[in-house]
Amino acid sequence: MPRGRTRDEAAHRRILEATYELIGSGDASHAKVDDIAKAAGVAKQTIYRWWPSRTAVIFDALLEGTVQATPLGSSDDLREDFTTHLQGVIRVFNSPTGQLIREMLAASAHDPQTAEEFRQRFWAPRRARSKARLQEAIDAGQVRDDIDIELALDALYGPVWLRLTVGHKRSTQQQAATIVSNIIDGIAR
Amino acid sequence: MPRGRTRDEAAHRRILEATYELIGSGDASHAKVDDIAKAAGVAKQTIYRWWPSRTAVIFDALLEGTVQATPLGSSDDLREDFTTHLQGVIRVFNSPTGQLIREMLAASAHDPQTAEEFRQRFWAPRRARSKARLQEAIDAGQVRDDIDIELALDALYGPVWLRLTVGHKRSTQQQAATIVSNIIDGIAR
Amino acid sequence: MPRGRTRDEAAHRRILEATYELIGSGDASHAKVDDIAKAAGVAKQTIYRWWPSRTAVIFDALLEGTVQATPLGSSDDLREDFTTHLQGVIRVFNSPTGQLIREMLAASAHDPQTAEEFRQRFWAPRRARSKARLQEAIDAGQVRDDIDIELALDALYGPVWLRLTVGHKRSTQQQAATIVSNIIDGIAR
Amino acid sequence: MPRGRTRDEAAHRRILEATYELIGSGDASHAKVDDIAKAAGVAKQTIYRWWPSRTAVIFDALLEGTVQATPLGSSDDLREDFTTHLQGVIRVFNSPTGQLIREMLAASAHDPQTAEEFRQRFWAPRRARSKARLQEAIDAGQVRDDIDIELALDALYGPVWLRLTVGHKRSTQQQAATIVSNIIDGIAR
DNA sequence: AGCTAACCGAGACGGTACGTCAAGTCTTCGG
DNA sequence: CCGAAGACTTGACGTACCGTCTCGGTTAGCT
Repeated sequence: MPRGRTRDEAAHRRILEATYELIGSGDASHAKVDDIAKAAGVAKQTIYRWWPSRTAVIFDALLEGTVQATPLGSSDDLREDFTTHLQGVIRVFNSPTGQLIREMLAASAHDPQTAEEFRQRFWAPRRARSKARLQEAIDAGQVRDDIDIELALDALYGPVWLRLTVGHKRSTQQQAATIVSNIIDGIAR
Repeated sequence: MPRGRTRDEAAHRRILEATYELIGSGDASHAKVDDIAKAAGVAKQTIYRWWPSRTAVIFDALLEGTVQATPLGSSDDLREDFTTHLQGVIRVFNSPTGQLIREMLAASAHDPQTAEEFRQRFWAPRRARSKARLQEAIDAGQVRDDIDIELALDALYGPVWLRLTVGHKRSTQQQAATIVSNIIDGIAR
Repeated sequence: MPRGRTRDEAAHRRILEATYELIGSGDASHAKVDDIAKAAGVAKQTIYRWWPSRTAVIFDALLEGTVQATPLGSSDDLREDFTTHLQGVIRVFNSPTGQLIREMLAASAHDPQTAEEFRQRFWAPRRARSKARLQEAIDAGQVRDDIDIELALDALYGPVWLRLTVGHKRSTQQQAATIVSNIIDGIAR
Repeated sequence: MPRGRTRDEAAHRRILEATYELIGSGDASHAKVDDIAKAAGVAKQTIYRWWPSRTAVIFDALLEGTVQATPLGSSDDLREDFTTHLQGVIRVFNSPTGQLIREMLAASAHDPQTAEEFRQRFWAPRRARSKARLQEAIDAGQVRDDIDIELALDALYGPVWLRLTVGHKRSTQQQAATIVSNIIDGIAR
């Protein structure tokens, strides 16, 4: 039985929310740990009691803030399933969550361990689901069975991730269908 | 006619080379300014005389180190042109340059101005060339004329950028053809 | 009631002591801030948290290191009081403190504000005491009442300050009595 | 016979004058070498061709600027001779030259060699003259022959040097006589 | 008259130290 | 024992100033 004061769940939540808010707003400054603590009305130590680093907090804020956002259905209609799914992804990438992801990618560039964790806890589950759905389509004979599944998925998700990281254009809902069509039907005449 | 001691081009070059080497090696904590100065046999002040910040040096090292690396031809064969081109891109991304680009993307995540400069000086020229080549293909009737060119290009480059930034898989030369095929022919049976 | 971690008085003291030691030793190039931090076993930031500049630290080291060193008594014997006092001053000037004072004077030459602070916090209190003692002697009829007190005091202290700053000769304990005698009795036959 | 372009005496002079002007004005900034070069309309290298260091320039500016300023006569009247002399010294100390001296003293605090040179080339000749004059007075029976000449001189000059270095009061012409009187007659009733 | 050495202004360069900033740790008080 | 406050260590950043070096160009004496 734990002694002493019990953990303050509210503080825990406020930290993640403040992180989501500050990092997500994406305004120049890049939200320092002190800023997050201040915004959450919390001491820095409280943050470091529950997370090992600034990056870890951001990661958790990302994981919590995006959980139920991009369902990928399994109907007969491959195009529809992926289009709807991509629309969800685009919505998420255009939300504060997008900034959090960029921040994680930035952190990954400096630290291989962070990169690995990001892939395992964020990337892998989502990729597994997409892969499974594409495999279903292959099994159903809707997609050629000689394709490189990973590459195909990268072509599907590539455009939105590219726009998120480079920022040369903004992804929109309407583009989801086009992206899906491009990769399924090709662009050749 | 410029007066006074002329700028030391050799030092200038040594700085960029040292930066390229150090950042490119990607070992743990990314090369500090003092490290670069030391490796280039140069005073820190000399670096700051020509570049406003550490990031700016890295950017220039990137621009210099990759200039003529990924030619995009204009033969009749669209597939061949883009495949060869993508092979170049993949080679570059797998070289130290890849790490420089990741670093710039990371810096862009923290600072909108850096992001803008990266897009204008690195991204835009390359994208313009790709766009022109794809437009040629459209004009030649090899590609449908109702496509969203930007999105198509994002689908083409997306996979390699995605693997560079997320690092879930490594891009290989062989994949170039597959990527091109995927986007041109589609993956549908 | 102050919240948070309390200021580390020990570190504070160690900084001043290290400064006193390093500057006082007077070896060649005067103790850099990093040296002081190192010697005090303290981070540079901690120094700059409590003092605005290197000079300010030295000044405080001076103020702490010399506080009760040169008592000026109020007996009947004017000569004895000032002689004893001057002996104290000479002892202090010949100790590391002397070097600190030279350093402060040097800093004052570059920055009027430092000069002003030196006068207000170091000079003024000591001068006030000396002035009071001399005034007592005047009131007691031991000293002429038409003298310029400030000038008389400057003649009293001048020799030791002069030797401290110019360094043409070293002040010794024995000289205290002579200096006092010179100014009280004059040198005329 | 020297070959090549002859030394530019005008530049030489302009450097010393600019130094005198800038250091002498005593405004906060402490005149950097670049400032002096700029003000003299000269390249920094030209300065370093003729002087080994910033301090050396200042020293020369001091030596040139004050040469014929403080004659010490040898009449029968000891008081008058020293009073007139002190008036000269005070005038000099209150002129830009005073600042130059402070600067040299500051430099001496950091570097023993500078200190030594200052004493040998500036201090010693002047002190020798004063000492000789005082010795004359002793020989003439106007001053006691058991005094410590050096200390007596230090008491004579101490007040003006003290005010120069500490700056607690400004020396005035009128004080010259008082200072002389203090040390010759004493202040005792 | 041309050659060459030493000068000149301009300003970039190596080096040393300064003072600042942000991440993550440690300590104290109060609940 | 938890949480707030905030002082602390660490380590990198960018700036300032000194004294050196190099450039294009000038001004002599010597051949």
